[in-house]
Amino acid sequence: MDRLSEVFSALADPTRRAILARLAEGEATVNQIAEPFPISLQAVSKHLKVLERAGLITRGIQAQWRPCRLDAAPLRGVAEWVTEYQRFWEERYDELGTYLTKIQKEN
Amino acid sequence: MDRLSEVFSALADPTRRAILARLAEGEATVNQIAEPFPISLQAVSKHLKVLERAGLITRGIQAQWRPCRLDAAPLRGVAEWVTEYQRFWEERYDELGTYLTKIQKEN
DNA sequence: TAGTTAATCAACCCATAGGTTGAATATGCC
DNA sequence: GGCATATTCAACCTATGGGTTGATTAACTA
Repeated sequence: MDRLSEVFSALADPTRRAILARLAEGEATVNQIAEPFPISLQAVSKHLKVLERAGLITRGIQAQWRPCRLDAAPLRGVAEWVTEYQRFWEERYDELGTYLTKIQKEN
Repeated sequence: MDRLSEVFSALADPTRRAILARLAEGEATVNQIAEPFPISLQAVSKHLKVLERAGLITRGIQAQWRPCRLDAAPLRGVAEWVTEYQRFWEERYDELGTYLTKIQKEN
């Protein structure tokens, strides 16, 4: 699978996005990450593996802990991709703006 | 499934992203969209349904044709989400910048 | 009315995703 | 060495995704 697909796919799960949000506040171990979720530790471990494969997190080794860190680098690619379409959602506002200016002049 | 997940999920397929790129150049019918792809028309039809459910395209009715139009609105949500993490990939550059400035002063 | 074209529906196949439970592997602590 | 803790591995289950082929629906055309 290509990188962008892998990243989008990793982001398509709310649990994984929540994990990223958690890691945005700082490094955390698997148990710490898993704590707020109503799923098993193993399930969280799997999510972490998906995030790791997508390059969104990196993992260290400290004794029996595997501290996870956010790596936002792949999100740059997402930002670049989405920027290509920016004009399409702004256009709408431009059109609205044009329309409002037009009726303003007319009345 | 929440909207953001649905959108990310829809974007996680290269064929679907290619369809969006095609529609960025203008409206097209299902057959026109399907033409460049090495998969069946039905498969493309399914992809279009996924994109439609995610709100990324809208479809009209003109005789037996179903012209598809890009609707980039949901991508705003993606842009907003990813922007939250922007500082994390920029930080890295800041750190690099700081580092470069530092060694420059040192030598 | 019959035939062609556009698109969808339906049934099916296989691989993968997300979850489970239970066992295994390290590592630190007495 | 023996035990607790942190994490992963393995096997399994079920649902879904992306693809196929064949049949169906709807609209134009001769």
